[in-house]
Amino acid sequence: VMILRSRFLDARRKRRNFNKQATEILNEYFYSHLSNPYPSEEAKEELAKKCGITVSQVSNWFGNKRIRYKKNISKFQEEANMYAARTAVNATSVSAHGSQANSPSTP
Amino acid sequence: VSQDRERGDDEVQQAGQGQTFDWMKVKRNPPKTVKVADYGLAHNNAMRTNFSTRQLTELEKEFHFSKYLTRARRVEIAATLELNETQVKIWFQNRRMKQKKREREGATASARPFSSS
DNA sequence: CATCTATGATTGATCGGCCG
DNA sequence: CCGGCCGATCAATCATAGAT
Repeated sequence: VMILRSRFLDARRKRRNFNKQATEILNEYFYSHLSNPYPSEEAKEELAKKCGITVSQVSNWFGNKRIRYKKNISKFQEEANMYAARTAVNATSVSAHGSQANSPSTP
Repeated sequence: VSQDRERGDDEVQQAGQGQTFDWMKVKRNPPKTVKVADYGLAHNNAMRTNFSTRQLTELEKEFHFSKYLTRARRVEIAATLELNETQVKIWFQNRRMKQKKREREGATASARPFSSS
C-alpha cells in the first residue's frame, strides 16, 4: 500500500463505452459462436471494421466477455437467450479436426 | 491456434440452458513465481507479482537499451531488481508484444472519428 | 451527490507451437 | 531434449462511465 500508488495512470482513464450497435454486433458474434467464441484474426478485423473500433479492442472485448461470461454464466443467460434467438446461425461444429475457414473473406 | 484444454476436472453448474463448452472450463495453473521474500508482495506461488515503480522504470530503461536479453544481462537485471530471471524474461517478452501492438495501431492511422452513439 | 455495478484497458503470467 | 520467443489468452485489477 506504499505510497507511489499513482500507476502512471494509463490511457485507461478516459474510457469510452462502445456504441450500442457495436456492442450489438459483438454480442451477436459471441453468442452465435458460444461453442467457441474465439474469432480468427480475419474475423476480428471484420468485426473491428463493422464496429468502428480497433482489432485490439475487439480482442479485449472478447477476452473480457469470455472471462466474465464463464465467471457467472447465469448472469448472462438472459442475454444469451436473446441473441441466440436473434441469430439462428448456430454452429455446433466443435467436433473433430481443426480445419479453420472462418468468416467470409475480403468484401 | 487451438486453446488450452481443460486442466483438472470440475463441473460448471449452469441454469440448465446453454450448454457448458470446453472454453468455459479452462483453468490456468497458478504462477510458480517462486521465492522473493519481499514485503507484502507476491510470495512463493499463486500470485501476480506487482512490480514496483523502480523495477518498472529500470526495466523500461533496459528495454530501451536493448529489446532482447542476453543470458548475462538477464541475470544482472534480475539480481539488481530482486526478481526472478523468469520474471525478467517474461517482462521483456510482454514488453516486445506491447511494442509491436503499439506500432500496429500507430501504422493503422486511418481516420477513426470515434464511434458515435 | 454518494454508491454500486458494468465495462474497456492493462499486464504478469500460462499455454501450445515453432525454432535453433 | 531444452530453453527462448511468438501469438493468443487468461485472470486479476484499475479507473471510469453508467445506473440506482
